[in-house]
Amino acid sequence: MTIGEVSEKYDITADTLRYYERIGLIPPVPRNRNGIRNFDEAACGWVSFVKCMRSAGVQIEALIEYVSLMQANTGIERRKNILIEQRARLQKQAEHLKATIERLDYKIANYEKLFANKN
Amino acid sequence: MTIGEVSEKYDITADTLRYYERIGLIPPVPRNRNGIRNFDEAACGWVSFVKCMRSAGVQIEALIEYVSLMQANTGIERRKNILIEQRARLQKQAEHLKATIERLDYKIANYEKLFANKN
DNA sequence: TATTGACTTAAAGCCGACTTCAGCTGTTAA
DNA sequence: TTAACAGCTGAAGTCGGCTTTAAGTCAATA
Repeated sequence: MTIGEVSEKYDITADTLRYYERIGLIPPVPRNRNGIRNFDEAACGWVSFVKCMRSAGVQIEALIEYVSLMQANTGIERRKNILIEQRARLQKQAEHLKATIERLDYKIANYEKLFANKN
Repeated sequence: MTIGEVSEKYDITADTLRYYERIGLIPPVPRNRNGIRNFDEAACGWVSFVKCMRSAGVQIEALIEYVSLMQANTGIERRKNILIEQRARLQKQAEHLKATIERLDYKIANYEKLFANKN
């Protein structure tokens, strides 16, 4: 797939995809003889993975380290630990989100009571 | 309370608190005759609210609008709607977080299998 | 009384994460 | 066979959200 197709498929601009490759957030994408990127299944998989992780708030640094270990085919334990660390961060964030939603619910309920009393 | 005490209590720098007041993320804080901020209970409540909302990812813009309506003591329906909108955004984010955590769990489980096979 | 330290403002500066730009190459189709 | 188009690179620009700085005020010690 060309960068344009991948951009469309995952709703990430071509510029951002190139940027991700440049900083090592995804591994180098295979090229044709003219230097044009040809995203294969693996490359697309990385794009999908990174998009999912980034939008959930996983740190860029952690992803870069993970990707570089994958490319070097090394640091299996470290890789697992990166995933575990980030999982813990997301878990914490999920709990905070839940608490905040409840706080909003409480405030919203107060507005509803207010309206109920008015009529 | 002085800005220093509030800063310590909520773990937000004094600079950030002044910044929040300046952009209207919290209402104007009462001052003494020398112009020094004296955070009363209401002001502290706002700090706590905004800290909670911001760290959960509620948009600054939405909070600014909410605060300004509160100060003007108007737009009750709009206020409620802002809360409902932001609640929906957080809910969506919470679901995405959950899915991402599951994706991480799957990957982590694969590493565990890998280790199990090695021994 | 002078210096310390917490506070004030307005404005400039910084950083992460893209985003845009300038100037280029290669492919396709009228 | 040239125009349109998609892609390339490296570097500069942008933007949100703070953060720091400069220049000052005030209250309380030493």
